[in-house]
Amino acid sequence: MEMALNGEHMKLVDELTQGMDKAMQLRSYLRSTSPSEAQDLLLQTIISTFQNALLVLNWGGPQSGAPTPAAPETSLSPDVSPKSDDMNKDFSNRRDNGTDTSNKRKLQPTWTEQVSSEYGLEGPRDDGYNWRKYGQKDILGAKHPRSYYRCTHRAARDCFATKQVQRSDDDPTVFDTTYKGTHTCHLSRNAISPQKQEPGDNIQQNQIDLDFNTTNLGVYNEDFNTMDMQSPFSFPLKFLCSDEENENHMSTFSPFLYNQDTWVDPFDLDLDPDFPFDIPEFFR
DNA sequence: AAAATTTGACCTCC
DNA sequence: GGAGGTCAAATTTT
Repeated sequence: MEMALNGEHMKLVDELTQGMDKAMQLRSYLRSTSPSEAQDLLLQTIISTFQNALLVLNWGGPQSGAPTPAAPETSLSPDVSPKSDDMNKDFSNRRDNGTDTSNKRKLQPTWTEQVSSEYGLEGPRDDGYNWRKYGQKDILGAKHPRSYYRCTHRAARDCFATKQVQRSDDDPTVFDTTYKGTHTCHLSRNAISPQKQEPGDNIQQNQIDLDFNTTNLGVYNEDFNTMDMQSPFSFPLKFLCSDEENENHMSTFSPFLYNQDTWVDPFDLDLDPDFPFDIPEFFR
């Protein structure tokens, strides 16, 4: 059922992946040297552009061949991606009889970030999500243990995003963070809305949340006027995606918003009348 | 009391 | 059998 990507497509994905990889390396380097907001924003924008292009190529492209999420899986960090299969099998075997979980996981994007601890000596900065630590392992050849986190809302909202955090051997102030899967806790929240959920259907479970990296998709509100942006929210909000049954459909794109020092969940903005920008209709 | 973390056991893959 | 990933009971924190 897995249809191979054609040569040109694969080449394109490969080139974009390399571009994103280099941009992320540059960002890691810059963050260790106190970049200006404008520099950081520019890099965020570059990385988001690469990611969006990869998403379109892999999910919105030639139908459903839509293989595994080659895009974000991107091999950004070759040393971590090969294991994602283990997780699939782990989950399918012991969790449930379950199909749902394992299928989802096959589509889960994986990518790695390096975060400098300038944001906090005890660990990488908050990335906007709530994580629950569920394990820690000493890794062969690594000086520091690897910590395993899953979304706090795993049970309540069926959100299967996970991440692994490991202090870098080379630079102890840097944390290598590997994200696996995407947060669906926001989609679940939408699903609660009576208008959006039809009784008994499973649309929600088939949706793929493209909000796969709060850092990369975040929108800064500082200095944005120095960029040629009409609005700090000028990200595409819909993408054509395919789910595990290889059916295309629209999926919600829900970036976090970066306001001063905090990540803001757009769906909570209506609670804060002082938020300095108009809230896009989409989030209301 | 509830939520979060720790940590040894267990599972799967190679 | 070793390594990486996850579970789940015990413990700690809020």
